[in-house]
Amino acid sequence: MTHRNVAIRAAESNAGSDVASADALSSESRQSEKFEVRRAELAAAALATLNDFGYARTSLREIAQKSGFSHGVFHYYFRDKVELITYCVREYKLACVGHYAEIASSATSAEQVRLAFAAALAASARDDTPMHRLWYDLRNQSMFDEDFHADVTEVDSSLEVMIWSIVSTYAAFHTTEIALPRRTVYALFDGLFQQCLLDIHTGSTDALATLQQGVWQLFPRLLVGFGSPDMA
Amino acid sequence: MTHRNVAIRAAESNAGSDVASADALSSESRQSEKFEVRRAELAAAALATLNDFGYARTSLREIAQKSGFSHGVFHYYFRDKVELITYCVREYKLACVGHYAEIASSATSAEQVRLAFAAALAASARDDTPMHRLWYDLRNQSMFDEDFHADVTEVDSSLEVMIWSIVSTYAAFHTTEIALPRRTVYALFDGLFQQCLLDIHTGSTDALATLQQGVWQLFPRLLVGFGSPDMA
DNA sequence: GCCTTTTTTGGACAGTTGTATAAATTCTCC
DNA sequence: GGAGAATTTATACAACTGTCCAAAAAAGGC
Repeated sequence: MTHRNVAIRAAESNAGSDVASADALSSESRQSEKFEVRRAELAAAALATLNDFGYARTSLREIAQKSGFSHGVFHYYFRDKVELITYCVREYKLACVGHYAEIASSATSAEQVRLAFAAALAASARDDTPMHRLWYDLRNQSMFDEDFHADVTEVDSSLEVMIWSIVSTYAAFHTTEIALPRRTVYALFDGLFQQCLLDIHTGSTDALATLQQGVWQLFPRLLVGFGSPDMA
Repeated sequence: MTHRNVAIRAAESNAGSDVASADALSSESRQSEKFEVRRAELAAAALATLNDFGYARTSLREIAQKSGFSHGVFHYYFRDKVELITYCVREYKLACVGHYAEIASSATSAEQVRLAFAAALAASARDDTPMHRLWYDLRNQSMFDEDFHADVTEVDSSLEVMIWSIVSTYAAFHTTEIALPRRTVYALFDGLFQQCLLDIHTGSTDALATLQQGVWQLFPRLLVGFGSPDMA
């Protein structure tokens, strides 16, 4: 199998993975499943190095050295560096969105939603600091590098939808509606979260508490029905 | 003059620039003033390339080639790449903070403050898109690279103070107070602004309008006295 | 067991990076 | 205008980059 075929195969294994699990495993599908597993392993290794060094300072050789693989194997499973990093971005999405999905579904009151979400954001900022830092790095990179743009935008949209779902749940318990556009709501929470990350890296001791309180305070201000003289 | 002296001289000319302008120009101060002017020229050239390519893809040679200087001259005026980029970050601050300072001072009503600021932010996002993009790039880089941290934090604080000043003016016209911490208020505006930049780069046609409206809607929600059942 | 295919390896390549430095140029001041 | 200092240039260097590729190794099927 030549190098040209690798990229094709990668595309196939993406599209055919559902079929493979539903069917009695044919030789081909088992093969491509194994291929996909290996891809995920390599991507996880890459993610570890990206977490440490960020996009600008991460090279394939560094990834390889840190993970124990040879640097050549990455070009067998990924067409180039861009495809590898793109794959990592998608991993981020799955890890992140799935993490918050349950909050909206298991809520019993407005107060519980905003408390739980504020706590969850703070916990994630604390536990997954390097991953989130990398996300903002790659998202920014997408403004300079057209190659990342599509995937970054897709992940960003997922996060936007996730946040909107949570705030919607909160608004429903108050039997009112959200006063701001979906994208704006996301921008506000994202601003709070990103600043928390920055503060963590400056050594601030109350960065998490500030995030948690900020999120908590933000919730009611997103709803309609809190009349101010100059609100439109 | 050897290389070792360059860094020392650069430090001197920073500290001594005030003295130079106040005094009858001595030979030394005029010399260092000229030195400082050249530094600024080179930094401006570097900024132009950074604007285009971002931190990860900008090399000294590229800067040199684009600006017509030889790449060696940058090491005569700057100790290394870090010092050059750090200098550029400071330039950003001066350009940015000075741009919004007048809004707070020339305001005559609450409504005018928030209208003017919303318009000013949108205008800046439109006119200085590459510069702001670079700012977020470098700010993120500071989470990976300790070298940038101090300068980035300083600029970030200036922006925070600037925003607080404007919102304070708005609150004063309403004879009330701001309900959120200073850093949180900054985070919210920053989130709106950064997302506008992202949307501009995805080709969104209403990114500026969304920013302007978002900022406009945010203002009243930052104040106390808009009673909601679960506001603390 | 052996033959084919898949997978992995590590070296080679051309290009780029930041930095150092010596030579050449320009400027300054007497 | 010429001695000395300041500035600029171009080259050199070692390290690193992404990519390619031929050969070695491992796995799979019969």
